[in-house]
Amino acid sequence: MPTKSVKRTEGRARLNRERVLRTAVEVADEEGLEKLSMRRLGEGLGVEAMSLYNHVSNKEDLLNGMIDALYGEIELPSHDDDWKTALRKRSVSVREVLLRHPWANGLMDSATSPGPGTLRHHDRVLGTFRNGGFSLAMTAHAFSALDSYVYGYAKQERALPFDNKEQAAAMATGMLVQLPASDYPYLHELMAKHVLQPGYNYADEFSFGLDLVLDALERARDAERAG
Amino acid sequence: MPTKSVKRTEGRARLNRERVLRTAVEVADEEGLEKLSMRRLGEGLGVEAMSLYNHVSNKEDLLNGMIDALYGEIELPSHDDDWKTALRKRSVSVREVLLRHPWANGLMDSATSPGPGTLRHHDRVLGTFRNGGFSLAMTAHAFSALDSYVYGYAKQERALPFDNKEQAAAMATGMLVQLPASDYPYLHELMAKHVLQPGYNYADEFSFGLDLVLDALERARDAERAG
DNA sequence: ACCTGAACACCGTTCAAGT
DNA sequence: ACCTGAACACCGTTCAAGT
Repeated sequence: MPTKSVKRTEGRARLNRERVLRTAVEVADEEGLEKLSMRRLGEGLGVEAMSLYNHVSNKEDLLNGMIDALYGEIELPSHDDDWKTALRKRSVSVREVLLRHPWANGLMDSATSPGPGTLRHHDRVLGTFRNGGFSLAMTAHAFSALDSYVYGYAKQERALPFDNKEQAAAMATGMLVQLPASDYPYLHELMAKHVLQPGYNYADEFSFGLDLVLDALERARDAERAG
Repeated sequence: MPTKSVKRTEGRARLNRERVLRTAVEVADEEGLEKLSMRRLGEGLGVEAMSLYNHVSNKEDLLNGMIDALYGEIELPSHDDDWKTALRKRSVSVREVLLRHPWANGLMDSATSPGPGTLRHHDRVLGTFRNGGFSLAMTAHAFSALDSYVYGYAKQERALPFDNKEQAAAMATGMLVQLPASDYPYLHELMAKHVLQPGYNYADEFSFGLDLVLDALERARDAERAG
C-alpha cells in the first residue's frame, strides 16, 4: 500500500512556514537583523529567495511571524503561583528572551497584527491580574504599566554599548575621559563613584524596578478595594 | 571692503551638518524612516546624495545625529520645581517628542554613541534625583526604572495600530470578532467591557504608570533614609 | 503546487573627476 | 573644500516559465 514518501531532494525537509520562520530567527540571532534578507534566508534553507513567497506573503509578514514565534519562548504566568510571583517569573522570562534575540524588541514597534502566540500570551497575563483581584480598569492600568517597564528595560539594556561586565568597565573608563566633570557633573559622578566600583552590574537594576512596579501595583489594587 | 558673500546657488543655504540633520528629521516625520534614503535626503536638500558624505560620515552617523537632535526638543527638568514635578514634566515631554517623531524610539535601541544633547539630558535627570535627596545607588535605580517605564510606554503606544480614539474603536470592534471569547477570554473581556466603553483612552494610561513609578521611587528613597 | 531565472526599481557607499 | 556621475554590490518583489 502506498505511503507518503519521506524522500526529499538531498534529504532536505520540504519548505513550510514554520521552517522558514525558525531559520529566519536563527539568521537574525547569528548575523543580525540587517543581514536577514530574503536572499540570505533562501540560502540558509537551500532554496532561491523567490520560493519563500510561497510561505510568507512578504517581508513584513515574515517579521511579524518571527515576533509571534518568540512569544512561544516566553514562560507563561503559572496558575500555581500567586499573581505577583507568576508575573515576576514571566517578566524575567520576557527579558531573557529579548536578551537572546536582541533584534526583536525594536521590531515589535512596527509589528502590525499580533499573531496567536502574542494574543495567547497577553490573555494569560490579563487573566493573572483578574484572578489576582484586580478590577477591569486596574487590570488595564497594571498591564500597561508592567509591560511598559519590562519592554522599556530590555530596550535600555540593549542600548548599552557593551555585553558584559568587563567590557562595561573598559567602556566606562574610556567614557569617563569623554565626560568631563565640568560639562556633565552627575554623569561623571555616577560613572566614577558607582558604575565603575567593583560589584556594580547594570543587569541588577532589572529586579529593583520590577519589584518596585509589582509592589506599587499591589498597593494600587488594595487602595481601590478599600476606597 | 570684501564681505562674505551670502549669495548661494538658487538662494539655497550652504549645506552643513545641522541642516542635513534637520531635513532628515523632517523627511522621517513626513514620509517615515523607511523612506529616508541618502538619495531622498539629498533631493530634499537640492543636492546629490553623495554630497551628504561631506557632512555625515555614513548613514549610521546620520541616524545617531538625528537622535541627538531630538534630545534638544525634550524639556529639561526644571531647577525651580521639586524633583517629582520636574521629572513628571520632563517625562511627559519625552512622550510628546516620541509621539511627534514615531520613528525615533526604535532607533534608540541601535544608536551607538550618545551625542552631547543626549548626555546633557541624562546629566540633568541624574542631577534632579541627586538634589532631590536620592543616594547615588538609589539614583541609579531610579534613573533606570523611570526611563524604562517612559520609553517602554512610548513603545507600547506606538505599537498600537491606531492613532486616535475613533480609529481605536473601529479597530477594536473589528478585533473583537477575531478574538473569540473561547480562545482569549480575558482579552475579549477587556475589549468589550472596558476599552470599547465610552470614555476609555489608552493615552490616559501614561499618567497612571508615571505617578505609580514616581510615588514608588519617593517611598524607596524615604525607606533608604530611614533604614 | 511549488520552485526558479531574469528583470525592475530601488538601496548605501566608493572613487575619480570636476569646480 | 565641496559637489557630482558612474559604478559596485546589494535590496524586496513581480512575473512568466518551468516541473
